[in-house]
Amino acid sequence: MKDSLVVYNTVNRIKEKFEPLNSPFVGMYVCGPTVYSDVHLGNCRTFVSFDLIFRYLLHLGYKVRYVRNITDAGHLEGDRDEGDDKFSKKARLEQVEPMEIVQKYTLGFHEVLTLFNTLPPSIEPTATGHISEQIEMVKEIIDNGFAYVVNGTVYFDVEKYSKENNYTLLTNRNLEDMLNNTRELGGQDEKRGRLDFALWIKAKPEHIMRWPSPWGVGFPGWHIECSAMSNKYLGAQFDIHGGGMDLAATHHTNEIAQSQACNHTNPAKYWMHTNMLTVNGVRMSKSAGNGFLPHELFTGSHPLLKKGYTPMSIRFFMLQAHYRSTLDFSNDALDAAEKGFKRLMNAMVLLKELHPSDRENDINIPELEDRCYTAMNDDFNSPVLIAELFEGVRIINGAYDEKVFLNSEQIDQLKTLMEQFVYEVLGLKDDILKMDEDFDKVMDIVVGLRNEAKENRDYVSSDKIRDSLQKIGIQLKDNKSTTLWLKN
RNA sequence: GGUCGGAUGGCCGAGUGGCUAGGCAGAGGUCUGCAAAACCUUUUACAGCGGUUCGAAUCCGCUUCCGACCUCCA
Repeated sequence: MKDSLVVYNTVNRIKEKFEPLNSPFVGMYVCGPTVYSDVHLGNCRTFVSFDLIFRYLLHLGYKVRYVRNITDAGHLEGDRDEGDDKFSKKARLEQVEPMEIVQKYTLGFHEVLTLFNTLPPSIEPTATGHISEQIEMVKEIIDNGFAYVVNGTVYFDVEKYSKENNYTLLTNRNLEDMLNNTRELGGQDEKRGRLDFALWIKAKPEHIMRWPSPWGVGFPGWHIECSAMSNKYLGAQFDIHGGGMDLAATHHTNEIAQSQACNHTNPAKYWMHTNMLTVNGVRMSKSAGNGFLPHELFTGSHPLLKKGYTPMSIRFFMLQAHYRSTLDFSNDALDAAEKGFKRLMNAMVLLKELHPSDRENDINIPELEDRCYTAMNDDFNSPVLIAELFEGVRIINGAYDEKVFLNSEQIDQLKTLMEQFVYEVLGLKDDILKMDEDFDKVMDIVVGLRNEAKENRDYVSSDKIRDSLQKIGIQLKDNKSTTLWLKN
């Protein structure tokens, strides 16, 4: 199964066989958030996508080191490497220390990702914790002749770099056109070329986050942190580098340039990019102001929402689309996903109640399992996997209703299959049907009373209990011999 | 303007030369004391125009529309 995994590589724009540089070890670096504001749902989609990838690689038996950074310094407000960094600006706005901003939104980020049931990365390094590594890397790039210093700021020389390297590897853009683009360079630009970007930026007097360096007091540029930290924890070359598609053209392009200039290699064998979450067909983004905060979605407090959705319904909604497709966000789509998710979770409960039968049947669980692996091996195609799992749901429901018959071996196979893919690979869990031991016991009593009334043909009483439970979202499911209850 | 990617049924969303994706919604049925759930059956598709092919939603060309990146964003 491991041998047939293919992944889409942005570098060549095709799906390629996944062959780790040093199997069974896999190094994966994913660009994390800039923690100057709340994560919105679009950000979450990327991290849920890479969580799926992480989980599946683990499931296949790879020893994965998953590094995802926290950007807590150096990310500037505007373009052209000028202006405030995002943390200082927000700190001034909220009248706190920049690191209080960092702390607040880092905690928020972790809280949200925990709700989405993502596994924590193996290492989560911060930019501020790796200033010296970044300085070392900048020094090396200067020594190698690909950067220059102007008045305390260090710039990467894209034009020089592109003479020997393909700068537009990820985007396939025409460099000449980019260089000749006549857009205004703006006032007193220190850069030699308009594509040059800052590796280290001189701090203005009012700038709070600052560190000493060989070029004076300053702070690192945005792109260098990922190069320095991936290099430190995964080596000069590793297997997967990922992030949102919006990062490919600038951030990842510059990361490759930095690593080439420093280590003479593209840092990653496979570059993977996740697509955007859209609202009414337009990308969800902070600047567009169409961002949904996870919290607004859970509680339904956003004006565009009719109701709230549980984190797992939303995770399921995201996984029903392929990570490289845009996913459009709407009430109807979420409602549909929520219902489908409940159906899947109900089946997971029934799965535990199945009894083996000796009756002949032609149900082939191993074949279903093969189809599940085929789906995931095809560039982590979770929507197809989910479609296959609904075949499992049909089998489970049929078996529970005693219309389909499974022997004990088949039940075990089905349990393994469903639990591995639903819980382990897709990372779904039951946040709708919250079970609790005491509550279970109480429900047993209630259901017992209701069935007693039913047996005595006291339907007024039995229906009253059933309907009252229905109103608070507990559904009784009668079959021939027993009654099961499920929370909706 | 440049680069790249889209356009699939009422909605979401896979697929990508011949075989039902799937979920939600709709219709009919089975089961049930009645329900619910479940199960079975079923309706509505591949933007338009050409071309290649025995055969195209899938490949090629053109057209229209949409989006992303090119400026901070996952």
